[in-house]
Amino acid sequence: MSSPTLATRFEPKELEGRWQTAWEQSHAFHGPDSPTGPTFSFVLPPPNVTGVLTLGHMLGDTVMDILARQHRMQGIPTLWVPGLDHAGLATQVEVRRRLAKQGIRFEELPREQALAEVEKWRSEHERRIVEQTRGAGFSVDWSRFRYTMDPASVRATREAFVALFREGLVYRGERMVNWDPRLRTAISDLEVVHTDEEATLYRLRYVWADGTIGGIEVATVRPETIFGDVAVAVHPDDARYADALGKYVIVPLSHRRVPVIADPSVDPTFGVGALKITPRHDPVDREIALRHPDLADPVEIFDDGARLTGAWVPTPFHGLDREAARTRVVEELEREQLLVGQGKYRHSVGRSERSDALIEPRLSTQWFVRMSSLAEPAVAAVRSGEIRIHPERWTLTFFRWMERIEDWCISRQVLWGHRIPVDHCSACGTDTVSVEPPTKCEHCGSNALTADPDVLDTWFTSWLWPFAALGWPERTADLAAYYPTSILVTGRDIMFFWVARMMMSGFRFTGARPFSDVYFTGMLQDEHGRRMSKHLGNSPDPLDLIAERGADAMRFGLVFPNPTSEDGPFGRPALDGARNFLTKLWNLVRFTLPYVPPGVGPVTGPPALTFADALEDRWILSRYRRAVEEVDNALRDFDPTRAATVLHSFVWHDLADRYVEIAKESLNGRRGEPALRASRATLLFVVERTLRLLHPFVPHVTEELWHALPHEGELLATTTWPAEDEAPTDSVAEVEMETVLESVRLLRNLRADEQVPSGSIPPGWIRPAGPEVERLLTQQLSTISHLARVHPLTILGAGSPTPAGSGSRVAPLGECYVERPAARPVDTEALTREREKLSALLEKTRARLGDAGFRARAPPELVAETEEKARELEERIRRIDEHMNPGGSGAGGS
RNA sequence: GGGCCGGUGGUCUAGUGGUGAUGACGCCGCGCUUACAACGCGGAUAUCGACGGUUCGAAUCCGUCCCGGCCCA
Repeated sequence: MSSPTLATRFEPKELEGRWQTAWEQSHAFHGPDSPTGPTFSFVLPPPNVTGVLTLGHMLGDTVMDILARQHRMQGIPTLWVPGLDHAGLATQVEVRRRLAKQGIRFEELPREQALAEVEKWRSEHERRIVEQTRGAGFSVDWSRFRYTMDPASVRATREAFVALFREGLVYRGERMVNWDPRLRTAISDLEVVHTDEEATLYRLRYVWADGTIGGIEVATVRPETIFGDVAVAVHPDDARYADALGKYVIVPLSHRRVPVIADPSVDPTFGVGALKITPRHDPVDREIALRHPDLADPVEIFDDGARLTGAWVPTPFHGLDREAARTRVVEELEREQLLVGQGKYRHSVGRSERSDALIEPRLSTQWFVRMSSLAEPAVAAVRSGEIRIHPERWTLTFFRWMERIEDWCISRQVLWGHRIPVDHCSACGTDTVSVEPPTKCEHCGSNALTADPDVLDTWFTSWLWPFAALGWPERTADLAAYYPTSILVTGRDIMFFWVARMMMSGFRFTGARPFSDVYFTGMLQDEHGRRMSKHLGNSPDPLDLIAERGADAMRFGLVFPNPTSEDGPFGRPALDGARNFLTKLWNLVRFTLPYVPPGVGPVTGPPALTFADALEDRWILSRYRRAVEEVDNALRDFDPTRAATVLHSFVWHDLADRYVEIAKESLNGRRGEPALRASRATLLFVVERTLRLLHPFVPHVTEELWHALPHEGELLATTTWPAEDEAPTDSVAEVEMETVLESVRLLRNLRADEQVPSGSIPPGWIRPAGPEVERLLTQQLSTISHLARVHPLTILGAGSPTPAGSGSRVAPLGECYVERPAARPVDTEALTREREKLSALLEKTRARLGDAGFRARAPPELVAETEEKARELEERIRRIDEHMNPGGSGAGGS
């Protein structure tokens, strides 16, 4: 097998597209069709066609791809199902906005044409989303791609609706809903964004209906709703109003009589303690009204666009929107001297997430899902650990929401979406609810059927996704093999919208958890610490980043150095860091290539090394072994950042900075043929296996580099994951290498202290602290000399004199010396600094030892250790003093 | 108003009772040492948010407070 050469520079652009094509052509990511035994599977949270993929998507998808590729390499049948979400209302809003720019009103288009516009939008965005997913190298199974509006999804959605309807869990009812007057539809609680806003609190006078002087003062921020009032309520124990109970007042401007009633939910400290009751437009008022059945039935005062209308609104006010109405009402009240006062007031205001319109609480007939019984098994599963949430702290948030869950409003008054599978019969007045669209009424057989005009909330389809995407309600082979899925990775912003509801639907429709683990990624921030959002427009297009730095750099930058589970910044530094790392990797393999013996076969295992073999070879094998273990553990804990950190530091520091630098001596043949052979085999093994470990993180560049080395098999993507026990651990080598590297660091420090010019190689000496160290350092002399760039390097005997004209350092392993450049005077600065540090430390250590409590209660080993440490510190200080004041008897230092 | 999370060198971050606090980026100095200047070598920089407590011993455990973020009302 020949070893192709690699370009001098790492250029991701060309190579990434090439490997994406290769993977697809070989069907590398096709989930096996009828696998047996355990599988690893998950759905890609289907991005919605409202927009294109953001970096936030890329983060979650990268985490998933890392897990998918690792499991695939581990030989576990792996399936990753891609998909797309129609996002009914949200997409319709976007299409409407786009048409508005061309002067076209969406609502005025014929139904067919309107739907065609939406379809056009969908296909444009779908193309872009697919391009982004491919471009990032995500290993999804395109042959199983699903869309939430395809026929199978329609079937699943209708099936779920009908089943819940028959069980009484879906019902139609008149309830308080969040009405978006701009989009003219109901939306769910979750689609309302609450913010504190500055408002005016008005105090109005409702005069007595019996004509007596005075009346009741009422405080409100919404004077335009007085037309819908049916009562004024006070607290039953409020002495100020004891006489008023049962009396009637006149609603200002509309001259209707309403009673003063008592209700314990009224807060006597708010305003002046009296509340106007508008049951059709305030949830609290609605509750109060329900407790007082003798009140008049309220009449609706707003139309779908929240403009005043109806029998209770005086004609001059008809057609005014809420803002205009408020101004007019306040003006009129002032004129009639019924406005007693007004003041600033901060309160929480709900706006539509979709249109930003002020939400109008409105009594409306809609379809709902009863949630509390569905929630129970989901809560129980998380409580028992059957489903685990990562990071775990989000379980608290999950429970809080689940335990006080409200019924879910699932009907939307929009065009685009799944039709509600209910047909109304005008002959007998009943509803036919069925999975197959009916042709006649199931009650009277008439064909006078009218389809329910509403469509379903998109999430009513999405919550079925983990099993619907695998073929439910059909009992498909995929469902049998791959459900329950393994993990769900997503952002916690849709914990309630989607994650919680998937758990509920999973237990209800399949009797099983939809996944065993939920992993929430953090929210990305830009360089200024602001959350990336479409709204702020501060999320770069992933394809731009890919074009600029490559998909691998983007992926690695998303995972390292900031934890994927925490909110944190992503920007230029992370991207550049990743690109630099990949360049390092690239050059490491370029370095390796010339040492691959011509004609050598693929790497089958590590070289069998003995104690006679080079320390660095044994050491790097052991370090590699630990890296494999740590990567496995980290990924098992769903912590890709920890895995990436381990690999980053292993590749850069252990492999490139240390091992390669040391092994150059052997690789250049200066230590003879056996050493050369051992190092070649070690280098090739470690590099090849490291590429496998890195592949899930940076698939393209590793695939390219792997093909430059001797290899077996078509693709790195489908080769095997390194086994943990393939390479041995070697603690002796690790400890010894630490000492060797420490001696190198001391000598390098000395070079810097003494300002030895970079180019020169002065003589150096080490006086080891004991025979063990002496043996080791003598053995590793050429390595130390080579790395520290001192020559010749001499090991001094215990009693030998200090080399003249040298700078020195004192350390646990012994004393080091480097020859001072001729013109340089003796420099004791470094030694003095060291002495001060050690003295302070010694003082602290002695204080601890002098503490009777420490001696009495600390573990004896620790006391002994501390004593040993004090002795060692004293000895080192003594040696420093000797150096600074050779032969002198006075105290050294300053 | 209620809840959750976080506060560690300039920035981000590791570290859940054992004491010279991890790493990355940035900064400073020296270097094109034949894989890599997208690099190498060295260096400086932290009263671990504040106060109090528990303990022989606290970044780590407890309490109170301050600051920031998020969720719910």
